[in-house]
Amino acid sequence: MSAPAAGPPERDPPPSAPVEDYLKAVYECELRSGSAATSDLAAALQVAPASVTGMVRRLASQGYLDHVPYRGVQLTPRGRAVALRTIRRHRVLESYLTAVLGVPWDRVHEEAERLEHAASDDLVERMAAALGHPRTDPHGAPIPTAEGTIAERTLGSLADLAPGATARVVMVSDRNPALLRYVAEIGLHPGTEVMLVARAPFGGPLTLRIGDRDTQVGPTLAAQLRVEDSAERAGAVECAAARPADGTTAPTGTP
Amino acid sequence: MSAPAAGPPERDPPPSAPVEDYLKAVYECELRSGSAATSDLAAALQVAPASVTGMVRRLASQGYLDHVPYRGVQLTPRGRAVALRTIRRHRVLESYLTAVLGVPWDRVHEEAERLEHAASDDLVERMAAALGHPRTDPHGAPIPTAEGTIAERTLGSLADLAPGATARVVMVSDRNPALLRYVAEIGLHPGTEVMLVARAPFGGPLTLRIGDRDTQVGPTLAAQLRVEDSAERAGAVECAAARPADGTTAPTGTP
DNA sequence: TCCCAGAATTAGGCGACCCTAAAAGCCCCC
DNA sequence: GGGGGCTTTTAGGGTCGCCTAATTCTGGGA
Ligand SMILES: [Mn+2]
Ligand SMILES: [Mn+2]
Ligand SMILES: [Mn+2]
Ligand SMILES: [Mn+2]
Repeated sequence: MSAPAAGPPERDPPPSAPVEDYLKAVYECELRSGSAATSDLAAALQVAPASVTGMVRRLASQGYLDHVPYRGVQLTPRGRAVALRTIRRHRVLESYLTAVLGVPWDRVHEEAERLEHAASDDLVERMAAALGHPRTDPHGAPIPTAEGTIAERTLGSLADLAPGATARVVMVSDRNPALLRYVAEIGLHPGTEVMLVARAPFGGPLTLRIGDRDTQVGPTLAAQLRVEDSAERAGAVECAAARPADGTTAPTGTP
Repeated sequence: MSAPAAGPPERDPPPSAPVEDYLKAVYECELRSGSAATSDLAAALQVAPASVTGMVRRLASQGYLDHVPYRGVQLTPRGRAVALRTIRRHRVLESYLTAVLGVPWDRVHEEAERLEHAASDDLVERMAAALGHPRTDPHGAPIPTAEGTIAERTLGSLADLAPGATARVVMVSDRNPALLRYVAEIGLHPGTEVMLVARAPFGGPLTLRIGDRDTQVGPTLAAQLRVEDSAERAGAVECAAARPADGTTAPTGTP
């Protein structure tokens, strides 16, 4: 008898495509730098900063995130759940389209960026099942479970390897098609073993040994490749979607 | 030197999801009844008639259709091309999701209704190729070619069959999930041979022989099933997308 | 021929997203 | 400890789709 106006549970409408993209972007900013600034989001979403301010206010009023004006933004558990569900869809779609339909790995991100807002959970689970529930997408990024758990890892960059050291490529950014084409061309994929043969000084090229071939790459490219030490094993950190925020997720950086 | 302000070809933005759905609805109204009235579109799109008027004016101003106020609407070649491209996407998606991922045929329409606006042409062609370029979707509707040609057929309804006559089910409406589940349950699919054993008078049930079993169905259900005479062959009419409108496309009705 | 029921359009608004320009706040450096 | 530069927010608009209510048109029957 305390409800002022009765009626059914008042379910609010499902998040729109822009809302899902904003929450994904906040998740990725928090992961990378520990917090999400207006300008980071504006850059990630290709939108004017003023637009971010407006959207962020609305998302905060809907309980998706906390906003301290002039101080940035943080996902609530509710917002994190939407972000991780969207990321799962994106990465399952990328995996399926690449593995089953042969969509090239430099174009699949763009496709998934649209389909992630249109595919039902049921369809995404069918795709995941068809692939045997893969744990990473074609670029090496971890796929959250349907329950919202993700195995984020702290990884070093190929650019920071010591000369003579060997590492395994784990992950490549999926956002730059030209880079992806080039990386594939020189034989680097998630799983590839690489040795850093030498590093020229003053931002000069790095010499890599991939299989039995040596290739020179610029430091900008090398910085985009996330690697694990070949010895290293099981560095994964489990990270629940609905756990209260505690800031313990380590940012990606040099180990 | 005649262009007032120079610049590249001025390509207008791709049609939005609502635009694609409106044009599809106009196509289907024209097919069914020869012309598309505001109220038909409002009913098909679950939208208020005033909204249709507004949208229709915008679509006409963009060259997708011709609008004679108070008289209804007609697709231009440009509008027909968008409609047929969207219908192709929809039907290829339905075929792929059903055949490869096992999405049940009573739920696949809803899924395709969203994905048709998000999937790229490239992806749709990959799906079509994976299936060997099917000519009809899971409900028996013809799939337009990538070039915009569709083989529309004039089909009778099971309800209009003469007692004792045999026919082959060609097509079932994809819009009613409960009907689709029931139709599948009694063993009717596109391709099934049926005999009309008897028809009770005054809107009473029809008795059908499906395989070696007899089933009774109401006249409302029977009216939803499009059939071809078992003898009949190659009644298809080729219908080009970009051909100037001439009103010769026969409406679906009793033969 | 006139009238009227139903169909269609106009009038007036709203919410979601986006933009540019102007104002305000924050913070680091001198 | 006061500026100045960068970041962020506010102010003011715009488009697209949709709605309800009021008005206008059309076509068929009396
Ligand atoms: Mn991606
Ligand atoms: Mn997206
Ligand atoms: Mn359908
Ligand atoms: Mn649709």
